[in-house]
Amino acid sequence: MLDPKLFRTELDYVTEQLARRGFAFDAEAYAELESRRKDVQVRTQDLQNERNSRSKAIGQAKAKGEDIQPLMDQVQHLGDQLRQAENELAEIQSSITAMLEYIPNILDVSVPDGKNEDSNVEISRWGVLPKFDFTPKDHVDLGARNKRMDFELGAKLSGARFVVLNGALARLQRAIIQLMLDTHTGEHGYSETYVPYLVNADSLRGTGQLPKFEADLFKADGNPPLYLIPTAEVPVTNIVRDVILDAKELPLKRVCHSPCFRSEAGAYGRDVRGMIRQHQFEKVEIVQVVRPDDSERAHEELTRHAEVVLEKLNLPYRRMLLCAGDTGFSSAKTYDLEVWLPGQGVYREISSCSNFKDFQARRLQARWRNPETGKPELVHTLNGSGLAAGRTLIAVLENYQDAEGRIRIPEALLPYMGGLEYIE
RNA sequence: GGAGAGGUGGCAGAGUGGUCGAAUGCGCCGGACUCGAAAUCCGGUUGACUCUUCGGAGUCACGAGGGUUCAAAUCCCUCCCUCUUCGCCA
Repeated sequence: MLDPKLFRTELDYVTEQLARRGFAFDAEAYAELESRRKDVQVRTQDLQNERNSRSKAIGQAKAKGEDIQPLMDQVQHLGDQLRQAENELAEIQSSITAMLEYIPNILDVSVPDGKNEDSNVEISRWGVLPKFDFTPKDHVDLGARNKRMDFELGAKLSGARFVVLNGALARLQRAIIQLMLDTHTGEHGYSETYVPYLVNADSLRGTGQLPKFEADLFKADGNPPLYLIPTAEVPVTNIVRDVILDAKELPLKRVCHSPCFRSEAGAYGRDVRGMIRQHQFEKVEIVQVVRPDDSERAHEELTRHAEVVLEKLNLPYRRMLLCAGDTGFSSAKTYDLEVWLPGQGVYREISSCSNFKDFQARRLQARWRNPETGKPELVHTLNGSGLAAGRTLIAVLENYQDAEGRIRIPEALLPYMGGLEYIE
């Protein structure tokens, strides 16, 4: 959520910035709503003030044993007026909140213009693309051997976009997750966290998935309803919801492995083949909560932490700076890491590292006490995939295949594979 | 799932219709005393919001939401959560 004050003082600036995303903000409607709010709020508070002082007078009169009936007569109609004003105010305020909740974050100045992913800017490239003296297979063909990657079984058990991994492939995914967790806890200073995979609506509102993106979520009925997490970002970032952190608690750095559940409502027909886009996948998420002044540096650092994993696995990748139109709703600036997939001859997203600045923090009411001011102020939140484990598995398969369709285990994963060097 | 108890400030814990944003203790911050510290004493110590002639004035919040009342932490209803206990269970 953006700062409502910004809309009062910098309406033109906000409108202009939102336009970069292709978001048409109705400044006129907002200004109209805001001026009504002001009127009604002042009126409501005046009435409340009157009620309070008169009630107090009645109390005092009664204590002295005076006749309170004349005083009671005076306040007879106050209640109705007040109730009406309060209802009107509540209505206006919820309209304003509803409007604000659907407005995306303002982009960082360094984010390039552009409508879609074609305008993303390549920042850097790492690794040497593997050369094959045969035509490299994609992960679906490689995984089909011995039915280690079984989409038919996934469909039987659950439906489309689910998969079953067997034997060495299941273990390989676990090894990948272990490497990531060990790297981030052992070398990058993150603390490992285990969280619920079902969360409430407040948590999803806090990180920005609700109310706008409910269709992308799996909902579990109940009272209250719960949602399967689309990413560990939701529970992990919500650790600081409604918390005033001490300055010395920052930066807060957490790493969390979890499954992620996405209904992929907006992706019918995209990536239907293979494990690229599933309703359920494993991911290791890194999250930082930092002082506002530190977030830009933290964003670079966190992105590096994700890159290190790719480098340990010797997987070629490139870093992309997302353009205005491709940057997510809550993010001010996002780097995507794209890994080379030789089976398809393309780079594919394997990590997304975002700086949300105070956008999530405002929704979360996540603050820290700034020692310089002594006041609670909003923190900045960041997160990144470090990395998507399912897609990392794909990348390992495709990059480490040989002519016979065997997979060599990357050196960094050998300690986790129990002596296995090849998947035959 | 059954039964019972309870949710109040950073923590503990009073408050059962009015002068209660809330006693008291602890903690924390500042000051006094001291060479310094401890002890002791004094003062301070929730957050959000609105208006403003920038001096200040006011509103909201006691798990959440609704209701009764001139007036609700306090009474009523619904829900959520925690604890104890029985059952079941990885």
